[in-house]
Amino acid sequence: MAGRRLIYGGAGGVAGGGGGSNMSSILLQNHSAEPLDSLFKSGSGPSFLGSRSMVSFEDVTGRNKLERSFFRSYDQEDNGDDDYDEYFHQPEKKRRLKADQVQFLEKSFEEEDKLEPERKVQLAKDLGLQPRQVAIWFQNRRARWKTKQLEKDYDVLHNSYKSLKADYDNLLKEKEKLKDEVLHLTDELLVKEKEKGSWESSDTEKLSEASVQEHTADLVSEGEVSKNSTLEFKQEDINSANSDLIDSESPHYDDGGHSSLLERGDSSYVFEHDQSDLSQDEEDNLRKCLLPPLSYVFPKLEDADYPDPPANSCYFGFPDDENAFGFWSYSDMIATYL
DNA sequence: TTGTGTTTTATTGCCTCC
DNA sequence: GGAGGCAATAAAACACAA
Repeated sequence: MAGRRLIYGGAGGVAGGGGGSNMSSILLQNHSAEPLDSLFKSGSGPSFLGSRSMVSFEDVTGRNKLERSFFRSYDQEDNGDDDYDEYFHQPEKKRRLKADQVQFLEKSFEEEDKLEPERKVQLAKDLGLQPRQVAIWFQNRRARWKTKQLEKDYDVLHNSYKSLKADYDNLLKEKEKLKDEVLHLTDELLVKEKEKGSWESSDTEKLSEASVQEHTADLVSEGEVSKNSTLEFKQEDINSANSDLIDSESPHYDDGGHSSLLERGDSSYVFEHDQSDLSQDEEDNLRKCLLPPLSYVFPKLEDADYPDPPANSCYFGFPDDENAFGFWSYSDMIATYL
């Protein structure tokens, strides 16, 4: 145990905790019978707040001159002589510093949170406190500052955590959304593959060359190739066969339906996806699936001396609210040809 | 008034530095 | 080894609701 503790503890009387039971007994042995009144009254008085907060005195043995820390809120001017006497005849108690003392210490702390010995003594003089009290106050003040700083750091970290967590949750949601989209598109691809089988088997048999020719001839004989009537049966068939291609979430073309979805691939969400995700083989298969062979739709055109239809005129499968399908392009072609 | 929670003052024990 | 800092802690002082 350092000597300073004993000396200062001796001044403390009954005050103090921190497992200081042994200390208390020592202190009482040294000082409990000290005639304090005369000692305090004889003080010359620190400059700050009166003379009684601490004085120097010798212990009962007269060997050591001790700085007496006195719990100091009982100022004579505040309480009068009666209270003063009463105060010194009652067990000593821990006293809080005055507000102005604390204010002074706070200012000093703001300037520098560490205490040089000279500064400590000077502050003690100015405040009418014992240097040790000033040291303790600074020590406790540093502890409080540290605690507050930890709280601030915690808040900063906590806010940062919350922000990151929110970002993370959003990313998770987005991930799930994209995942669903991938599943949806995968399903679509599977359906398309199924439809490919349909085209090559039963569906193709439904429409004979004769029926196509007959229907076409009828249309021509009527002198009108109506976009709304031509090959209506075929549209229905194809629509039913490719209904799954019509994705309500996919943007529709607005170019009159004369563009091939497959050939364009520039504005369709679905096909942007397909183009980036599909291999060339897969894309070829998809073309086969979606595009009915020309010989099937218009068998006579296949070998005709008619310029190849523009690529964007052959698609039938993608809906357009205004103008329907690429088939109408064929109708126009037929009309021209005939 | 009293019980309870918080703040402040002070002590103790350990550690580092010189 | 003494001085001083710090963490942990005690206990008084204080605030406040019931």
